[in-house]
Amino acid sequence: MNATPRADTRQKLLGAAFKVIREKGYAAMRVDDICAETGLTKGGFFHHFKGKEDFAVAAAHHWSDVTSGFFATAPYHRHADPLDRVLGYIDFRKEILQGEVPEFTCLVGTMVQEAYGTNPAIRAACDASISGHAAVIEKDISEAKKLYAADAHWSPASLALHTQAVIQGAFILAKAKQGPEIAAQSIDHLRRYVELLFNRDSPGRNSDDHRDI
Amino acid sequence: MNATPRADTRQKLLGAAFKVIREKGYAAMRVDDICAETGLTKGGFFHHFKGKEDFAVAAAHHWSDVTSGFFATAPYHRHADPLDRVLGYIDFRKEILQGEVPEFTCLVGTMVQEAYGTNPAIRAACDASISGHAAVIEKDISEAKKLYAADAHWSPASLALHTQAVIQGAFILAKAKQGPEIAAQSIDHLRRYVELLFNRDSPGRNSDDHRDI
DNA sequence: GACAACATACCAACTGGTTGGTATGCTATT
DNA sequence: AATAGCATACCAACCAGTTGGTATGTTGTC
Repeated sequence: MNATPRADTRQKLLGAAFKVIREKGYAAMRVDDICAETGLTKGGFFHHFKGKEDFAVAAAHHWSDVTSGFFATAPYHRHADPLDRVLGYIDFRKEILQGEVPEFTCLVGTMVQEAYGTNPAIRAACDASISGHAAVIEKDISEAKKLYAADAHWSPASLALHTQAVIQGAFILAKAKQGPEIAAQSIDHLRRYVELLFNRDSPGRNSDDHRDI
Repeated sequence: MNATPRADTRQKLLGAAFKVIREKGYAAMRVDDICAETGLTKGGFFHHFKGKEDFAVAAAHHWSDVTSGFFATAPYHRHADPLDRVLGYIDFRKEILQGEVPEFTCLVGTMVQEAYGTNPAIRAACDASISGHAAVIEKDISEAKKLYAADAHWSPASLALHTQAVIQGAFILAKAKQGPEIAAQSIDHLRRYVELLFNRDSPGRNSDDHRDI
């Protein structure tokens, strides 16, 4: 057949990990599931990865790469004001709650729930993914705080992680209730919290984008 | 041995489910794990439950029973003011973040992440547990809103579920970071949000209980 | 530019430990 | 003696990982 067809086979495998793990979780994922998704065989899978755990760690790293690229090019970065970027990020997180539950939920948030006590390497990779993303948000929060709430008694780091907690928790509710609506409402509450923290007036009930919840 | 020693064997089995599933998740839980925890054998386990999935559903129901009893007797109910009860609930959720991660995290929040797409009965039981608990909180929120924020553009139901989203998300962060500290910070943000929603002054930086985060 | 030497990518078939579940028997209580 | 509450022994399916092999590149050498 083809040798070195570009090594995008590895990407295909990791893409299958995104799908299967977001649907079923790490423990319920079977290597055969990944093979079936990609059209490979077991031999091919184990040529690319040492084992299931190694595969999951690679998937978490790939998730970090893909998501950081995705958010880096998101439109909310165009705002000159850092608070507008923070609120734009939150709005963006709400906008991308589209499609079926496995399509918008978080790979590493799902995995770390199962693996934190049994697979240290997976836990570390998931932590790095979540914390790395939070660190990016933290920059805008930090700038906004200097401008608008310099004396407030909360740290940009803790607020950045709090945004991730709300989003991860919203995903759990979405899974329990089988749809994104409840998650969107929680993100609305998160937005209102940030508005209140910075004394920014909310769009109010007559705005296009913000219905009562 | 002993026949009909009280049928508390069933309780012991469900207690073992709490421990094992909070440590490893539902899919990674083995029936043998439950047997080892309880000192029973497979025969004993399958005498009480039809199968692993039936067991998990029973565990979710038992979780609802145990936690609703636990929160029903919590001290924050003594407050006459409903907003004090809401804030007392949040403080209580923070106080019980003690010990190792599997000791304070949520059984049904963990399970629903894995089972929502593959085990409808488990998902429904987890949803019932989360939503049932939120409904209890919602009562105090609703009373507080009538008193202090009758015209505000958010519903008690959505705020009650939001509190659960924050708590569930805080658990994910706690798992990723291997300790309750980060979860406590997120609950602090939740408290500050509720204070801001109701225009209640926060205790501020000189209070005993609330450090900067 | 031809060719040996080697590496990469993958497949088909197999293995052995694991795991949910069952069939059956024993024992104490009612 | 009937039944609840277990234990013992066992099975069939499952599943991560292995083995041996083939086809296709790549690289260095003359």
